[in-house]
Amino acid sequence: MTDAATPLIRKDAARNRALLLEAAEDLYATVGLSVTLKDVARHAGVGVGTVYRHFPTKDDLLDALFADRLASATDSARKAAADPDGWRGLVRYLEDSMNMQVGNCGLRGLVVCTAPSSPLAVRSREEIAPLVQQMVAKAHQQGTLRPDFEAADVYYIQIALAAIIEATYHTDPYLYRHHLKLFIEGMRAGGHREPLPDSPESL
Amino acid sequence: MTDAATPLIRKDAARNRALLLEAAEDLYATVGLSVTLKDVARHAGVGVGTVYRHFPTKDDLLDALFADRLASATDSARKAAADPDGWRGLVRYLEDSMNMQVGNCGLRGLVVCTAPSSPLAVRSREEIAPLVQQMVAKAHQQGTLRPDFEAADVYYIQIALAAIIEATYHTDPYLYRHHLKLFIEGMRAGGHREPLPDSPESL
DNA sequence: CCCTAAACGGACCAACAATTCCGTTTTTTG
DNA sequence: CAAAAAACGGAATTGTTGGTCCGTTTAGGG
Repeated sequence: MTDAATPLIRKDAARNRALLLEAAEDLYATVGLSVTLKDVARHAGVGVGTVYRHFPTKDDLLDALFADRLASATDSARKAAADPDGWRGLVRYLEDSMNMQVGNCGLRGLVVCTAPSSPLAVRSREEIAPLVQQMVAKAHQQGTLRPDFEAADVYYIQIALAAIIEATYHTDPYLYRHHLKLFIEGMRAGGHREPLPDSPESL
Repeated sequence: MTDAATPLIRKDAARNRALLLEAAEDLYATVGLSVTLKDVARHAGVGVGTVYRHFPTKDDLLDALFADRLASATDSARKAAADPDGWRGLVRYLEDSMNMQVGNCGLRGLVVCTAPSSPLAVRSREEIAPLVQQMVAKAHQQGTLRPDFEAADVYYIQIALAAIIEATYHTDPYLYRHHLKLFIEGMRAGGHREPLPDSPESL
């Protein structure tokens, strides 16, 4: 085997790749998905060509970048799903996942994104969905969650709060927690007096 | 006066302006703020030059377009503020304003927009803010609103729900009403047992 | 009917982001 | 150390969008 003798990539290439990921991590987290690959290159102190040699396309960079974030989101969901108290697990998962998004504009963009988005994000959602499903089912059995709450609602709450974070994190990064509280109160079993009509025509 | 004798603009100009507004209305509502002025021109059956003669910049078109929408939002707020029952007014205002956004992608973009956005949208917000303030104050006096709910929260709820609508209206335009319900339940006075810690560090 | 000014259409320009290409530099290895 | 391979930098290309310019057409008063 030549694997020890000849490293698969040259030393400088490896260094630049690391530099690139670091710079991209930094920029995407603080600025968001709108950063240019030219920006990333400059931030890393290399040329654009180098970026494209390591990551054939912008999405490839993003995938490499968010792979671990998304993995840790799945982790969080797994832990939450393991909680014997469905309600508590659900609340913790919401808290964890939103907390993760406060510090990372790019991640937010990825989550809120309506478009097909990166296959990575899609896969992550597919991994997490059954876990959320479990929490919701458990909470329903335990009678702590309002009966008309569905697993998909968790995802929509995340989208909603991401939008609030987007609008407020400059001023007050944790303001969103107040609205998270509001949502959580709304999720509770036993609250729904005076139901809203299902479609506004009836108003 | 020559106003009756010589119309301020030529007949064809007037017709094209109307055509343009109609086309823009249509496109912005169904596609969103991303439509190109070239698209609008094509849709209206005129050249781009004509668009720019009538509306020097894209924002001018948008302003002309959304002026009446925003006015009707203010109306809705005024009516809601007039309701002697603060809670009911608040709920109605939320319902009205969100219902307005379901059918109009462009409007949604304008509302959610974090950036300075058009001066028109800003003015509209400034007009509506004191009305919302009134509703909230009244509901607080009447003890129907949770004590830590502030007027600004109404705006954030709108942003949050707009994001949900954005993600779901293709599939089910009124799904957002379910989440509106959740928010409304969370707004109620008397719900907040087990408060969330204010910042996640404590978790 | 004809002339003038207003209005028109769309080619053209500038700015910007993604991506490609290629001559030059660096690493590796014999 | 020298040559080949691998990687590099950044100019150039492509595609897109907001916006301008100007030669041509048309409305409408005399």
